[in-house]
Amino acid sequence: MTTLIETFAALSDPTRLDVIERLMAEGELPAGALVENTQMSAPAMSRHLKVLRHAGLVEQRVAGTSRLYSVRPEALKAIADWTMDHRTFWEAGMARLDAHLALEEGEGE
Amino acid sequence: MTTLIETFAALSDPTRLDVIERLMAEGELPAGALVENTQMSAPAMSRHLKVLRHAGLVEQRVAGTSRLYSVRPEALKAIADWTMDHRTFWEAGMARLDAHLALEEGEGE
DNA sequence: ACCATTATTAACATAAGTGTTAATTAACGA
DNA sequence: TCGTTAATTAACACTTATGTTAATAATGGT
Repeated sequence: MTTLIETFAALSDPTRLDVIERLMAEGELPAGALVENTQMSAPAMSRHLKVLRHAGLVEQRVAGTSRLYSVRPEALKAIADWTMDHRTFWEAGMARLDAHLALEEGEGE
Repeated sequence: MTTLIETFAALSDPTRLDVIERLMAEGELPAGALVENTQMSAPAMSRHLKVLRHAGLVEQRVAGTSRLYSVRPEALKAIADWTMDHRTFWEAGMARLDAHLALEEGEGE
């Protein structure tokens, strides 16, 4: 099992977050397609993909000379689960904030 | 506004993720209390708290010589919002996985 | 004023992350 | 088998992150 920390670390880089969002939007893509939209060399992207793979965020499928990458839904769900585990905390907090802001608004603050 | 990338980066360290979870569970705590449970020096923790603060994950309240830290619910909600923005993606993916696993089970795979 | 307490900033050492170019590996078609 | 295409690994440079101890700042009690 990959930890939540690894997952967050994997997503803490702009290139990698882009890759994830692109793969979610467009589906499975070869490494080459992921390099094209960036200013980055292929080796650099290759290593970012390795980080994502080790963190369990993407999986690789070999097809001829191409490596096709896709997002593993479990990884996304793990983050969703974590936020939901703490939902009562932040929902309560947001409600308090909303109430506070509404009060300030009413007072002409 | 702090970006999602900063948020993920802030949570990608074990010490910092612990701090966040502890603050959510126990509520506002002084820096000193957060150091006690760790093997870490106070200055190191102080800097972790600074990272969390700059990422908008916690806020600091001054009370005498103490600095009381608490989690900002907005930050947590930002992550929840992001996962929910992509919910259709990973829910569909999980459903596909479940179906696949059920099939394998039925086939005695 | 002085001292103790709480916490941060400064200065430094070391480890980890990220990019580059060059070299290597693997699949495919002529 | 030879050359082309797709991608990764190797070797290197440089920046960023993280920990330590020592020094500084600020509050509160006597």
